[in-house]
Amino acid sequence: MRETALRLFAQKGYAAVSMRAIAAEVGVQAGALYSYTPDKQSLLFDLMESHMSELLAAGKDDTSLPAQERLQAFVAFHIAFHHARPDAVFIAYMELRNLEPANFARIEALRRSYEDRLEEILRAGVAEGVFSVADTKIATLAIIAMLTGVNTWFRAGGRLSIEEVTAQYWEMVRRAVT
Amino acid sequence: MRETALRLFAQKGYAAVSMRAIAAEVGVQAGALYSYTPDKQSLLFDLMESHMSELLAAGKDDTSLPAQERLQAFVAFHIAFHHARPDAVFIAYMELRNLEPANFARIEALRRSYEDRLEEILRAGVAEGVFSVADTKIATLAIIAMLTGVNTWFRAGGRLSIEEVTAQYWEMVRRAVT
DNA sequence: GTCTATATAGTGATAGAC
DNA sequence: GTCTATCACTATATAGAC
Repeated sequence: MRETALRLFAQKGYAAVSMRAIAAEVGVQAGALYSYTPDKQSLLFDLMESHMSELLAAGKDDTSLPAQERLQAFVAFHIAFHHARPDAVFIAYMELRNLEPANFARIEALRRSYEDRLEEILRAGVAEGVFSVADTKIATLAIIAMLTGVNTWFRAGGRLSIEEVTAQYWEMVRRAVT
Repeated sequence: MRETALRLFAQKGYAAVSMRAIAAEVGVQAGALYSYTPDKQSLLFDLMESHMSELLAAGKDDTSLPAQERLQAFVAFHIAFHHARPDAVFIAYMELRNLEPANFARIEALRRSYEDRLEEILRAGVAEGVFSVADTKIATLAIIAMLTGVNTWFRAGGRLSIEEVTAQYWEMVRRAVT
């Protein structure tokens, strides 16, 4: 049910997908879904919360390394992680407005926590004297927007491999903060 | 009706906004809206098409200037134009999947046309020898994603003015392609 | 654990009165 | 040009049979 809901929400949007549509894809009647989720809103929240928790759990940062290496690792991780779960990424960005206020606040807190990791790397680089960044918060948001944007156009089997794309984004990020 | 629909679609999403809800905000009954739009889908498409056409009409590019000046003008224009119409920008990016295939193709063509303008500037800069870009298409998409991202967090009256933000984004873009 | 059936409410769109 | 009334459908969620 969660896999199907993830796919359908990403394709058509939360509001445009009925519980009946999810049930039909799963191969059960709509009523059966309510044995696995109390309601549709909880289903959306669980999908988003799982995604953000995985993101925070998977992104490891070795603070003993030089900031430039930490930043390179962040860029590679961000692109790879998001590339592997396009549907979850799409939902996490597009369906925020369909969360009830309390659920929205929890997802936002997780997202801010992820942003803080990148900002900490940038601050470390500025302290080391290797990065030159006027405002680390702005640079953080700019870099994340740029990297997440890969998901909107990259398709496997195209002109470039994900590794080549990652190398080019890293080069742009490196220059932008150096 | 168009102003109200734009605001409500941006706030709640196309699928979550009923014609009755739009009518109530306008101050008429739902049936009256159908004197101004044949259906809800056309209303969405018209809003998106108007936005993209305005974007293409407003963004002027003086090809006689050096590429770096053209790029700086593009960055400033993109941020200013998008900053002035957050709802239309949001809809243009988020509601693409709610367009019927024929309408989707028309909006996509307009968007590609806008991207081509930036790529042309980057190619000119590479030809001049002032830009160093491994792949102009990737750099185009990366820059646009970064710039459009300003709309997701910038709020007037915050720590920084839109001019300061523009200056910092221009510095990051300039470094990334130089 | 899944089914059918249903309560209750809302949907886009149209017809025809005024 | 806007109204009321309505059609035909769909929505979420629940109750109770099996």
